[in-house]
This record gives sequence, structure tokens and C-alpha cells, in this order.
Amino acid sequence: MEATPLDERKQQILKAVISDYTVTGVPVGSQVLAAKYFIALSSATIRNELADLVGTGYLQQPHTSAGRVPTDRGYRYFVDFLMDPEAASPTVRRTVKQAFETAPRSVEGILEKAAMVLAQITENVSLVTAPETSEARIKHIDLVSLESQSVLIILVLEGNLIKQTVIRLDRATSQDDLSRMAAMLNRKVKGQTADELLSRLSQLGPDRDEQRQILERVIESISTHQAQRQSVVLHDGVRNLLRHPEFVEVNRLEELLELLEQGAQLAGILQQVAFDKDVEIIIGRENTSSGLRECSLVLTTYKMDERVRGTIGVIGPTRMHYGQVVARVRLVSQATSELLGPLGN
Amino acid sequence: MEATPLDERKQQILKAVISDYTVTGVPVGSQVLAAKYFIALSSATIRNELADLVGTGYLQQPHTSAGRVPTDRGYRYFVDFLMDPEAASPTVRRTVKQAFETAPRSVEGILEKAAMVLAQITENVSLVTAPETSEARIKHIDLVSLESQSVLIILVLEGNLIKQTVIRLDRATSQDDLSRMAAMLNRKVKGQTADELLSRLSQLGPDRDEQRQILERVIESISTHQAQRQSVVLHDGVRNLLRHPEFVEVNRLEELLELLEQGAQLAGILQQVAFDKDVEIIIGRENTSSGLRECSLVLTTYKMDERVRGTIGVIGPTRMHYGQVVARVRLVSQATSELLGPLGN
DNA sequence: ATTGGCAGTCTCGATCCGCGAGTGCTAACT
DNA sequence: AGTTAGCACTCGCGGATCGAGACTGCCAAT
Repeated sequence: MEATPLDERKQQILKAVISDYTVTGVPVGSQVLAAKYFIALSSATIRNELADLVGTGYLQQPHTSAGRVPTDRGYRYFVDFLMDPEAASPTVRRTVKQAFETAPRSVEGILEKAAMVLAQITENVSLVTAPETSEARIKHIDLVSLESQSVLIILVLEGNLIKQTVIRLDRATSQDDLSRMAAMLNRKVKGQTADELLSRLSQLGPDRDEQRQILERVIESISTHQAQRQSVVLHDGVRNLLRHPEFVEVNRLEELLELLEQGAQLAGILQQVAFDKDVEIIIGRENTSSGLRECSLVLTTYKMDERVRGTIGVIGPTRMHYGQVVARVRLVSQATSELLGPLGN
Repeated sequence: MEATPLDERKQQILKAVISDYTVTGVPVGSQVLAAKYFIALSSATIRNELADLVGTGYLQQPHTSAGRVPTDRGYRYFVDFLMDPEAASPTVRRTVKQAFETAPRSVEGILEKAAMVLAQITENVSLVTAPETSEARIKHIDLVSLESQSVLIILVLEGNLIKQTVIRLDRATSQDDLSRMAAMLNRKVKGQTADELLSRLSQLGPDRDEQRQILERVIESISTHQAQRQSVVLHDGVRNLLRHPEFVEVNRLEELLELLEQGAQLAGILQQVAFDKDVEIIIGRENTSSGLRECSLVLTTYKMDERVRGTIGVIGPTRMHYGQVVARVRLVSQATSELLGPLGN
């Protein structure tokens, strides 16, 4: 099972097997391959090659006397070396464009729309993480007096991302005082990131106790990844999975749904997507989660500007049309980034 | 099929059939009934009664020589007249309490937690609508300058519910001017509802054009039900459905998922839940949506105070333990209301 | 009105069988 | 040495068959 380099013909055969299997979902045999893809060769020759590919672990057969099916390793080789680059069709581009036209001009709205349209055009489950805000610049702070000593802190970040948190002060403070304090804070913190704020916190004199309390809470609020909602990962399109024959057995679906609905574990996986790479593909058992044993992830990132970013992608059966999905994930990621960009100012 | 009043014994038999079927999921026959529930009677007698109940439409048999299964009509009679009131068990109460202890102190966070725990304790899909805010009082307004003539309006309503919207003014306005305007607006609108605001809008002189623009947008923002997110209905626990044998056929699930994931149609149904009634139950084909043909809804409302309310409930197979589900929906609704209450001040 | 008895109905699961698809091997061929 | 035709063999799948079991409806007796 060592890294066997494949000669040209074996590559072509592997590619043909994956193409065919992706479409039909049925193990593909030597005769079909000879007829559809390799007219110059006989089925016997192909049989020999197939046997080799099984031996080196790129293909497997469900049982003796059945056709061949790609293994995770086969898919990996395919996406790394064999896959033809595809471009999103005009129809798909139009779908995406139209979807975003009706999106509300808020970060949450746009991300939700992105999840929706990505699920639609890939016919899989889409995943979108909330943007990472620890390096986002603060645009505005407001303080609202609640009952007695409670204060509602409202924070506007780049991209009009709003965070709120409630703080309890040591003494009662009127709304007028709070407004004054907010005005002062605004002058001080505007345009800073949470990190910058943290380093400047120590410069405050000990007499500014309330300001310090508030700022500490502000930093905390930015750093905790979750916004006002608990779920860190948006998803859409679970209904699409039901159309794939690999999910007729419900127990597979159940594990997957659990993963999606609690989100925490998934968030961990998505966070590890490298920001520098283009599109990252994780196939089958390459996933650590057992629920994703028979699934693949196609992930990339979106940006709001250089400092605020998140992950976007899809999750589907390992038997998916990788070329197409990659193109479409990339398309939606770009469109999302473009749309989020101007919100920043 | 006219409204036949059922005599005492028929009622008891209907009740027994539903009890048994709810637990086993298997059509229940006369012998089982005689042995488990009516030791004084022979199976032959029960057979006669069963035949009557089929004739009047409360029961049906999947095929000749099978046991009986409740019809929608049977369930309806059961929940209206026969169902024993149940109380949530201490274990369940504790689960709910503990879940809410870790909830963030924001409306969204609490509602999400409510959906989560309700799904968990009912082992069905939970539904929670965002609170209806058209009659909520305004607590605070803030205006933030974006690029050139764009202004971000931030609105804090009762319960620290935050709404945001972007407006474009006729002329560029500095943040200082906006802050002054915000202070003035705060004095004017604090404690008012959108409706009250609307009626007072006409009193503004024509010279206050900008204020008018802003206030119009404020009203609109409050009235549109959706907050910053598109989905009006939260849901959780789809994974629970897969455990029910009625959903092993995936196509049923697909219709249901579609309904859940687009939400609009569902929102319509949930909005019609009467606020004065206690718990509303909608059974099988009583639903207008075809996707809910084999599902029941158990719904009630929650309140933040007298003016802000939403719907909360579950959706599951018609074969569910209604008594228990009703008790648990009621429990979570009450707990949610209690938790949301103090947020208001 | 209730009940025991009984014949009849229908589903469900197990078993069996034959078809067809596909393979691996061998021997011949280029 | 690589390729190919031929062939025997394997195995899954779908359909047909069948018997067991679960219930029923009906009838006659209580």
C-alpha cells in the first residue's frame, strides 16, 4: 500500500472509473470501461489493470464478481492529480447572483443566503462559519442603561457586525453619564482591534475602574467566537442528502445530523482549514469524526477584508462530482467576499 | 362518519388502543386488549366494539386480519376528551433547568436553548418562532455613521432585542450630528411601540425630513418580523425523527425537511396559534401542508411580557405520547417566559 | 349482551432458484 | 512482453413459493 506512482494508462482508467461511478453510483466493470472509454483496448486488458489498481489500493470491489469502486485513496489521487479544472456554468452564476440580490445587507443575512444558495447549486449540505472577529476593528460602542446597575454594551464591528453583552457596574450610573462615557470610549477605541485594545488596557490609570471593566468585557465579547447565537456553524440543504442513494439507510444520516446540529465538533474541523490554500478537500476516513466516514468535505474561506474571515464549504457523500463542487464552492466564496467587502466601511 | 358520541366502554377501548399503539407502534389486536386492559371481557366482545369504532371512523385497520390503528379522528377525540393530564417528571424539570442555566442572557440565546432542550426532552423536532415585536417598546436608538451618506440605525427593544438597518440620507451628516440626533430621538421615542410611533409620525413638521426618514425606517424595521436573520423559525432535533420507525422511508422525511428548511410556510402555520388558548394540537391531515400529513404539531406560546410573544412547540409523528409532550412543551414554554421576562427591564 | 369456536384472510419472513453481470485464469496470438 | 479470446466460476439480486402466525368476522350457544 506504499505510494505507487501510476503510469499514464492506469491514471486514465482510475479517472474513468471515478467519472462513471460518480454519475451512475453503480460499481463499474471492465466491459463498460472498454465500451465507453477505451475502445482501443479489450476488456481483458482492462481487467488486468483493474486488478493492479485494486492491489495498490486505489480501487476496491464490493464482492467477487462485481465491478470496481474507488477507495478514499483513489479519490485522493484523483483530486490531487487527475481532476480537470471546471468553471461554474453561466446558469449557476446567474442563480448565485440572483440569490444574493435579495439578501439583506447584514453579515448574518449574507452568510445565510450564501449557505442557502451553496446548498442549492451543489445539491449537498452547505456549511458556513461565522466570521472570526478577534482581529476586527471596532467601529462604534454604545452603552444603554438597564435596571439599576446593569448596562447593555453594544458593539459595532467592521461589517456592521453587532455584538451585545450585559455588564453589572459597581454603582448605579445614569443614562446621561453612560452616554458621556460612550462618547469618550468611542474616541478612544474607534478603529482598534481587540488585541490592540488589550495591550493598551494597562495604560489606564487605576482610577478609571469602570472604563476598565467595560473594556475588558468588550474584549471578551469580541474574542468569544459566537455572536449572539450559540451555533457557530450555519448549515443548509440537509434535504438534498436524502436524494443521494448512500443515505437511504437512515443510521448514516443520523450520525451526520448529530454532528450538524450540535456543531461544536464541526466547528473544530472547519477552523483548521488553512487560510492560504485555495480549496481544501477532505475525503471519507481522512475525517477524524466517525460520522463523516463516508462523506467528503470541500472547504474554502471567505474574507470580509484582510482581518475578518470565515470558512465556507459543503459536505456530501464521497461519491460526488468534485470538479463541479469545487468550482461552485469557489464561486460562492468569491461572491460572498465581494458582497461582504463594502459592508466594512 | 357523523359525530357519534362514544359510550364509556368504547372510550376506554379507544384510549387503550392509542396507549398501546403509541408505545409499540404495532397495530393492536383484540386479544392483546383483552389480556392487558380488559380482563373482564372476552376478545370477541372487544372485537365487536372495535368493529364499531372502525365503522365510526375512530380506528382503521391496515388490512383485513390486522389489528387496529387510530385514525386522525381517533387521536383528535383522544386529545380532546380522553387524555390524562400529565406533569413533567422531576428528571425532566432538572434537565430543563440545567439547560437554561448555561444559556446566554440574550433573547436569541435563550430561544435557541429552548429549542434545544425541547427537542431533547420530547425526542421530536422543536420549533420556536422569533418574538413578535410590532408591539414592543423601544428602549434605545443609536445612529452610526458609515461611509458618506449611509447611516446604521441600531434599535434596542424590550428584552434587549437588537434590530439593525442601514439607511441612506439625502446629505452627508457627521457622526457628531448623528449623535445629537440620536439623543433627541431617544427622548422622543423611548418607551413607545412601533404603532404609537406611526400615529405620531404625522405630527412632525415637514422640515424634520431626516428624522422622519429615520423613524419610518425604524418602524419598518420593527414590523418586519425577521430580525437580522432570514429564518423566522428556529428548529432543532431533526436527528430525533430518524429514530421513529415512521421515517425509515426517506421521502416522508424529505418533504418535512423542505418545510423546515425554508420556513416560510411553517411560519404561517405557527402564526395562527391562538394566544389565549393553552396548548394547541394539530393532528395529521388537519394540517394544510401535505408534508405534515403524517405529523402532529403540539404548540403553545411564550411571552416576554404582555406585548412580546412567540410560538414554541414540537412536530413529530402522529403516533406520539401526547400527554407527555403537552406537559413538556408547556414546561419549556413557562421556563422560557420566566427567563425572558427579567431581560425586559 | 356476551362468549367460545371456527373457518377464512392476509402479511411477513424464510427459502429457493435462475439469470446475468463480472471476474480470474489460461492459452494463444502479435 | 503485452494483449486478447475463451471459458469456467462466483456471487448478488429479484421473483416465486410456501408455511406459520396473527386477527378477524360470523354464528350459534349461553
